[in-house]
Amino acid sequence: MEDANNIAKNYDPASFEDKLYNEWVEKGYFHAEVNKDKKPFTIVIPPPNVTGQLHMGHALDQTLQDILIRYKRMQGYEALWVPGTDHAGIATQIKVEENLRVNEGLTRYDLGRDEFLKRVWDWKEKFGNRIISQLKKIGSSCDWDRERFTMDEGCSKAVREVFVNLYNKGLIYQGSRIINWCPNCITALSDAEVEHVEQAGHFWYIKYPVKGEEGRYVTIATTRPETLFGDTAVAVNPEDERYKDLIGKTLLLPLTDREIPVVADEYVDKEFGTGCVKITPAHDPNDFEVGLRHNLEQIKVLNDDATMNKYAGKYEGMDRYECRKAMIKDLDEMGLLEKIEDHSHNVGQCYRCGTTVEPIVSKQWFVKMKPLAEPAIEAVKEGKTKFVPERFTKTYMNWMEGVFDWCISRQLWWGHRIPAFYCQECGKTIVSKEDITVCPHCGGAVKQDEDVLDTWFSSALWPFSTLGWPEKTKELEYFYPTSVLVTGYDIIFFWVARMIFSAMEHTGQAPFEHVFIHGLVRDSQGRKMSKSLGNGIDPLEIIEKYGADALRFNLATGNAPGNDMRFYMERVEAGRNFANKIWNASRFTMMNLEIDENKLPDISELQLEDKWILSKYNKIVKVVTDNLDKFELGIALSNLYDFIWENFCDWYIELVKPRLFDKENPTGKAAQYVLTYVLSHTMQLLHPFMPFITEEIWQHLPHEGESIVISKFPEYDPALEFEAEEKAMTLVMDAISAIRNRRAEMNVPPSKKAKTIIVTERTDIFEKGKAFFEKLASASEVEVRTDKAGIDKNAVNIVVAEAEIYLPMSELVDKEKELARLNDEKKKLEGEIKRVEGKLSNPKFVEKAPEKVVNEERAKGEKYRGMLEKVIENIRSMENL
RNA sequence: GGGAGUUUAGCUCAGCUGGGAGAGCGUCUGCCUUACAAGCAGGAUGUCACAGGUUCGAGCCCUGUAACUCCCACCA
Repeated sequence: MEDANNIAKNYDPASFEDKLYNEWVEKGYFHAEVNKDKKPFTIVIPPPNVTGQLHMGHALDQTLQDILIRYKRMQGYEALWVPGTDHAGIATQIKVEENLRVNEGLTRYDLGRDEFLKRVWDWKEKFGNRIISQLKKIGSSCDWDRERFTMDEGCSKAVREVFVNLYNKGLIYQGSRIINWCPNCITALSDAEVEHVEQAGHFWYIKYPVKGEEGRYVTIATTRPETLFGDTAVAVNPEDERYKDLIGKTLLLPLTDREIPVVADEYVDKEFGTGCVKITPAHDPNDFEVGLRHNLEQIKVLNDDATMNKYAGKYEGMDRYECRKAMIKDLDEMGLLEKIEDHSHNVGQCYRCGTTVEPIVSKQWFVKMKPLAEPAIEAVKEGKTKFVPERFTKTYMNWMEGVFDWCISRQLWWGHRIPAFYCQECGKTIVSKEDITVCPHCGGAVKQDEDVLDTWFSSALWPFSTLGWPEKTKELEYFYPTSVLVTGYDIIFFWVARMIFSAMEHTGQAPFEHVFIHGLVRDSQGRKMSKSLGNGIDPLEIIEKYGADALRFNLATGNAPGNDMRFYMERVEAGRNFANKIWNASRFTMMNLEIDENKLPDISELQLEDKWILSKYNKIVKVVTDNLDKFELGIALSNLYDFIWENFCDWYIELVKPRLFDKENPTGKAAQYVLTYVLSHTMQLLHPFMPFITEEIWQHLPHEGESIVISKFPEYDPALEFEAEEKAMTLVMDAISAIRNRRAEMNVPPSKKAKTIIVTERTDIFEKGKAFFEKLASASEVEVRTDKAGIDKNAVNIVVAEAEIYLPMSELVDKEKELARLNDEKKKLEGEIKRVEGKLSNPKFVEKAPEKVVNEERAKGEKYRGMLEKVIENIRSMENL
């Protein structure tokens, strides 16, 4: 190559990564469209969070999906990348709200709906675009179509279609229920959005006086005393002898002038607490049920921001915790506080902001889950959608089978507004696909519901709404159902499960064939990377320092699907070093190239080592392909790594050097061809994992085609099987290793060359390997023969399979040490032989073990017996000296 | 209270359907050998958590135990 000598000595990703990416985009390699000549491969992945910076979790998502998609594209599929929704995430709104509050001292209500939404849009645009440019840095082959993949138009239409359909089927209903309320985000949350955290708290034992019985009290234990103002009863177990006579009596609710009854309900556990439970139907899901059974009033005592309302009397306006403190003090002074106990319990927290959520009774929209879950369970049971790794099927099933109705309304402004209209005149509710202004029943004015839908409601439609559903578009027909969803296990409930049941309901098909689950990226101490801990590592910084390929290598290797991984800088360095290794192997290749086409020479021109590397390469093609097909990306990559570093670089390049350097050598050209062939094809195998460096190298090698991105993925080729040569070469390599080993043991520097005599029956093989011993085993000259007549008895002796090697360096041999070593080796071989013979003499082993295994054992036995014979011989002659 | 996962070299982890224990990093020894010191060659280090069982054969399958982790769950 003309510019081989100008290539940088070290791998420098900055010099080509951006350039290549732009070229790929410009040439349209990432674009996918309906193409009947090809099979579609569609991949769905979750969104990068538009409120911030690309983080390591996104980098992992992107890397894995990109590996799959590049691989499939090279195999001739029309590969489409469908990024998950980036649109309705309420995180965006919350960010903007925070911003408003902190910087301008305003709330969304001060701004009004239109102005507020405009701000959210601006924010989203700004960060959305930033994220897209960041994705490019890691080589993501996304063809992010902003027009097609945004919330407006198409998606809104799909959302409305779905909402109305479900409503008409009675699967969406509005009702008063206990929901989780986040007083910071000021919205309802679904069950999945609440995280339960173990917290140290207290049990407050409060005495409720019994009406008309001076001095008699009922003691209840509570963890949330401030809800007392919403109590409408106290319940006891009907079987509880202690309280039987209380049932039906009336209690005086402390701090208020209200009177509440004592009711009997099975729900109460006699063993727990005092056996008496205060019932607050408006603020506890269990109490809510009890309340329904006993027809109790629901009294809400909290405002939306978790301050107390008028029912709290003099505590009105106080924050819930302030109120708690004040009322406890008052109760104590009144002698109504019996005791306080420490108690740790699970407290629900908002998963976005961490605020303790309040269960509050509220009128919300719900999706009836049971009828939707059933087909979704079936779909997975029947294998229409398969989880990888399989164990996540169980996680999914457990959730699906025990799922409660889904609260879908959110008291936010950013998102898809609920398409329900309330008539101001007749009070009817109208759910409509189109906006309406007048009531179809009475003609009165209507008002649309203020709330928006849970972000996952629209996200659940992603696999088909992005393809044009509900229209029967050609994209939908061609790309749907999709092939793979790549995501972390933390999102199975939020998103995966909901996509599956939504797809089953609305399209009648499972949305994807495979769900490829990965683990979380943790820091080097195993902690979750998070902003608050400040232990997040910015992928962009890593890329800048080590290159995107090194980062991708790190993310793809050394961890099994579904398992968490720790992020180590040292591992990124290992990836960078690997890239550098490839870089230099390529540089070496190019420096020694006189050819300008990429093909294999005629088989008759191939030398032993050529056939060996081709055979090894061929096997790697199979290993990589098989493992990629099984989603075992890590195994595929680590095998490639070993092949490139050990077989190609450490052995093949070294073996072939003499032929390359000697311009007279008639086999030199063949070496160049093989070198080029194996290297460029290996780059293709590696391309899905490390797209940049492979393209850069591939372009510099003789090649056909425009880009490695659109080149054809290598296939296993039976013509490249050279079993015999592989075995022969292995004998030579083992012999070389044995010599190196002995020399190192004796501290002989490589510069000290020695004559090497190889005594073997297989002269055919070792004759061919002569040159290798000179180059790789510090041989000054090599002699291959069948007898050992006339060899110095003092020579350094090495016994290997099929050969005995002598190095006439008698001055280095210490007779005592040598004898000890030989006896050691004898012992080892005897041990091996004993083990093998033990196996073979066991008739059950011979009878039951597969033939292949038995034969292997026999071959080993023979090999060791041959070696042992020689070692014993050597011991004798050494002793006779 | 349910469910899942983990336990393998000093550290972090691979080890696919059972057939002689692996990688990266670290460590030790020797090498600037004309692609690469981000490198080369050679070493050392393991009762594969524990106890049973199945099998000709178990890191892998079965049973039990222990420790740790995660998810789910409306016990005040």
